[in-house]
Amino acid sequence: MNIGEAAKASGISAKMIRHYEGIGLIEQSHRSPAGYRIYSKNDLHTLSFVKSARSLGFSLDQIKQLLSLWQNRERASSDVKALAELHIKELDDKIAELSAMRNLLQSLTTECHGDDRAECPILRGLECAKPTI
Amino acid sequence: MNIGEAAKASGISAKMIRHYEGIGLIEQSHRSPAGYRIYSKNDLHTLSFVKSARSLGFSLDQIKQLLSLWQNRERASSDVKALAELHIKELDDKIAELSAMRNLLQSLTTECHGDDRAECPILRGLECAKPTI
DNA sequence: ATTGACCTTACCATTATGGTAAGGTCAATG
DNA sequence: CATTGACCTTACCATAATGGTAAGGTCAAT
Repeated sequence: MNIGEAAKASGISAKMIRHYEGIGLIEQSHRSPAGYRIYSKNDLHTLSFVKSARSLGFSLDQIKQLLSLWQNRERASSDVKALAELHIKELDDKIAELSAMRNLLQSLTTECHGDDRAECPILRGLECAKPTI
Repeated sequence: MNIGEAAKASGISAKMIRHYEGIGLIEQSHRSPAGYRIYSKNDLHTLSFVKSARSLGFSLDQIKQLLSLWQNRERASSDVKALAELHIKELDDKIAELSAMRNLLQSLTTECHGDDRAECPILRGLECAKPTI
């Protein structure tokens, strides 16, 4: 299976598959005599795993750890769970940060008439806004 | 006022103030005979505006537009409001995306025993996860 | 005059992804 | 067999916002 087919099947772009190989996230793929990358079903399985983990917002660094646990039959599920819980906390923190921004901006925006006059509570708010965190 | 003092007063690092000047977000500052950047109260006011807007998550590109509206006495508040509403939508979209990740990951994590056994619903979930969007 | 704290510019790094260019390969078609 | 179009290869550059470092100049105080 060529990189193009692997890309289509896994949902990861060919560009990124090469990159993941380059940074050592995934193993170097086998090559055809002409130097084309070749992917087995097993390789595809790994790519799909990476794709799923990316979809859940794990960083490539975290995915490296997840892959290592995934491929280690001696793993303890507690190690996986710890990684997941850490990431949940990251997501929660980010959500909280964005929500605070959203709420503050929303309240300024609600006050703004949004007509052709220059007076604007949003701009006034930006002149002396408190930090969101 | 030196860049260091302006940084402390505005909450933007000296590094970033120079960068903002370099990319044309803020005007070139005046210089002392020795070449040191000098900031007036007015400059500081602008820096604080930028800081506030960054705290609300506006991109530098959006801040450029906000600054231009802020400094334009002929502006219509509707233009400001439109920018703000666009950004609120961006924030909402991002929050929704992260929340979907969080919820899916949380449900996998809840199922995981988190003990010393290898069996792990999180890893199983990653093998065949549906995209979060 | 020296020293320490500050300033200057110029470069490199980060994270994850995409784009482009120059060139090689392969399969199908004329 | 030759051409063509779709694919592959590597190598470079770009993004957004921020931080780090290094080599050197300045300033104020001792």
